[in-house]
Amino acid sequence: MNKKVNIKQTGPESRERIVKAAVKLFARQGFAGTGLRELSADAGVNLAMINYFFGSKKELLKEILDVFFSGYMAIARKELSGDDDLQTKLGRFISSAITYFEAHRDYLLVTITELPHDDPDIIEYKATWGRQMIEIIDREICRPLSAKTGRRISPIVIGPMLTSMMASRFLFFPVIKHMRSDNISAIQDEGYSEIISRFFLAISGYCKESNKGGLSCHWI
Amino acid sequence: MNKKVNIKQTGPESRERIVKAAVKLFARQGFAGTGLRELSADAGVNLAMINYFFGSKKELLKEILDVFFSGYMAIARKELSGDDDLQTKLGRFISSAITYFEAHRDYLLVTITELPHDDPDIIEYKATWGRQMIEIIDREICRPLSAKTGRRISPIVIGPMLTSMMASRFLFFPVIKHMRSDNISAIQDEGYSEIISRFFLAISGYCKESNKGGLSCHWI
DNA sequence: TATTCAATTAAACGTTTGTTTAAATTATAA
DNA sequence: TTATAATTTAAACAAACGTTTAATTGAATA
Repeated sequence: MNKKVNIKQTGPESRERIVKAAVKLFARQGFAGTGLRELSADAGVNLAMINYFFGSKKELLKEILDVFFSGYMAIARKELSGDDDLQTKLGRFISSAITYFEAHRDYLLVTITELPHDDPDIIEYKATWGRQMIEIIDREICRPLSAKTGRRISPIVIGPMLTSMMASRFLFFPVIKHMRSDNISAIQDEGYSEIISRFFLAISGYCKESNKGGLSCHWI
Repeated sequence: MNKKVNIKQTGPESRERIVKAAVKLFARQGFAGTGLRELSADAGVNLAMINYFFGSKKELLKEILDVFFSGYMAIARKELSGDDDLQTKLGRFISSAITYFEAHRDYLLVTITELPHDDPDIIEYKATWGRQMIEIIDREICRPLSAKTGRRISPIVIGPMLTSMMASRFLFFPVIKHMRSDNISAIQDEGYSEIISRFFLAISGYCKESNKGGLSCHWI
């Protein structure tokens, strides 16, 4: 019979459907705000399958964080390494990262908004990824910058700030969407990367003029 | 007897203790992740007092959002209005806002991290505040900038970005704290405001040099 | 002293929570 | 076909959830 062939559309797909539904629901309702019954129903899967595949709800969250972080890190490594000048590499990284954020909006929201939760397990997990990102930003951005301009800039300040900037439009989108201002369509435009790139050029010493007018920057 | 006088130390204080405990716990565990029994125990108050004072858990959250937003808006109005030049006003606003964020870390975390939650009631509530902030940023920053430089910059892009930048160090702090890198103490330093101020000078046209080197900004 | 009202309490309401169990089903391999 | 392993299922578990109720306490007013 042909039953054996067609029925296999369930099976290994169940695991993926769970992850897909989890990302969607966690982004909208939060991790703690999403029940496993609602999740399993959305994924079209039996309740027990979640603990069967992932062991616990928390491990499911870890897998989501893992997918997003590893993708983000891969972009950082690819775009920030190499022999091009810093300006070019930064522009490439920011552009690629924002494209990646756009394509993984829900992953981004889960990763960002579940940040300060108090679970030591999750926090340590994120800290591990954070250390890697800080390391590459320090090596590829801060140190070359310091060698060039003589100014020391901390990756611990600049790393979170850069990520926050790039994520801001997606982080606030659920609220912005409901504001119904006149120029909503402006969100779709190009140049979002460039405004962020320009920021880093400004603080990196490429822009001297911003130093005038009462804002001294002796601290960097 | 003297019982009447001393016992009144409970009473109107209970309401404040509930808010205080709620801000602390919501910031660490999220809104959905914090139970009312844990909350009432932390506030040193009977469980039923929360619904007695606030009606529901959601109304308690609204009050927290209200406190933070109104304070943030007050700073925006105070520092961005007036006859000083844009550069001065922006520097003042960023400096005051970051001081305010620092003093209300937990309020900030609750307001930011509970952003995309799907409750229409909460979303509309935040949108109301967001509209006011976008309006003042448009009037006091974007339009004067447009008149001066000829470039149109959208408050819907710049507003969330500015808030995200200023909040980044506090948003990521729970993870950064656990990373134990060498220069943790650098987080305490001054100049955090200035690096953000510089960004806005850069994108506002004060900095011409950042326009060189492959990053055109015709879109603003 | 009697009355009034806000504050506080313990207890219970019915749901929903994450997780586990044991049986049934399906697919793979011998 | 038989044996073996991987999925899927329905049912149940204790615990925690937000909320409500009715009774009690305390202080202020009359």
